[in-house]
Amino acid sequence: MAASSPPDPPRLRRTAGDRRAQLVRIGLELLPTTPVQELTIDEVARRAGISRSLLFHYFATKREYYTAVTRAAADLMLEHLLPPPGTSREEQVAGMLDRYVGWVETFRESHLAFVRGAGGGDPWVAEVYEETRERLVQVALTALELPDDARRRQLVLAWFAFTEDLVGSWADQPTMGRPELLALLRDVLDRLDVRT
Amino acid sequence: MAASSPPDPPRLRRTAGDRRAQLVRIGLELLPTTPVQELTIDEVARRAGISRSLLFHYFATKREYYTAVTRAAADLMLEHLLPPPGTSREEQVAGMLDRYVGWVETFRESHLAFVRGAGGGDPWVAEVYEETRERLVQVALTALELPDDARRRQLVLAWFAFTEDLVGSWADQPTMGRPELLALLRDVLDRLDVRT
DNA sequence: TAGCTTGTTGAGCGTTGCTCAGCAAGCCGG
DNA sequence: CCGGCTTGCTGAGCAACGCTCAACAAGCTA
Repeated sequence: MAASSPPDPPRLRRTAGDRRAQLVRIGLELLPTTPVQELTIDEVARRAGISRSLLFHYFATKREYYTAVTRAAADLMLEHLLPPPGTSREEQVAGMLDRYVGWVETFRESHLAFVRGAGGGDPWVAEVYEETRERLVQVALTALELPDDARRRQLVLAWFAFTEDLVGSWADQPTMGRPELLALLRDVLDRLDVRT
Repeated sequence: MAASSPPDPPRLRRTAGDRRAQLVRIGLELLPTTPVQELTIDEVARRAGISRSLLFHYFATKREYYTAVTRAAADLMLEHLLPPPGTSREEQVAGMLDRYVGWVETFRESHLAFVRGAGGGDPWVAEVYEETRERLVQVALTALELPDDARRRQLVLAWFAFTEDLVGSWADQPTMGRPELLALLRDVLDRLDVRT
């Protein structure tokens, strides 16, 4: 009796691009439940139905892998936040703020994972996070029609931290209405740039 | 010829308390250069001149160890920030703010490590961080003579995030004078609680 | 000195990041 | 149909690390 194991499905051979995309996608799916750096190669490979070795064919080190995942997450968020072309300058900031709150409300877990992973000590991940913030501050300063000097950058970045923290805890425990939250954030930002 | 290795110094036997303290101290020394969670048992044990096994005698798991280290770091900072008894309420906030900036200036690396480690995905470490923030917000609200409702807590916590971020980048690149920085931070805080 | 407590160790196991030699799927020219 | 080439892919295995366990030994007390 050839009571053999379930017939291994014929080995599937993908193009390099497909495989890479699949692996990054799996990483993104795992992000909400696992801090990026704690993704295990075993788990990812298992989900992809490939051997550990293959993952190292596409990403030389584990770090290179989860950096790619982080970058993908950042790109998703940026794509969602950036104002569509043709928006008036005034509406740009309001729109981004509104979409940001929406983003946090919708992808609470994933977003927390992204922000957390950012702080998580790994310089590579932190760099991706910084890049994202830099791109956002750039857009914000342009939309506000403010010159972009070091000082203003610092203030806007700190305001991002303020916003991130407040929106995060607000999503957990809504102590005010959504419009009020938006107005408050906007107001703090406006007051900040008034000073010199 | 007994060309033996250097005569092992007679084994030193410490009290449990001493050993624990030594291990935590070593962790604190390593903090500035290594994210807490990436401390390796090997390294710590080597520095302490003991075997890996002994560390597990005092801390059941690695996580328990680095949580203890994190808590020690938090306690050091709190001890430095909390206003000495006999300070007037008004001076308390100003004093804490001033000492916080000084703390960041002096222990830049360590403090960054603490803040980073906090975000780093590990729930236990995050909890220690949250506890610290909660204690600080408590002191702040009392000093400001403000009722401590959920909403105000959120706002003050978000202001902490603002402060942390701004002081951090300011220490890297001082775009204003120290007094101006302090005034700005204080001003933002004051304006926040005015609303409602 | 015997005996107890407890600080301490070494050997070893399972997991995980990573390497390397080589297999095999799919396409080509003949 | 065949040989050969490219390249996606695998399995065995190593080193590092977290963690366990049985046993040793330092120092106290009776």
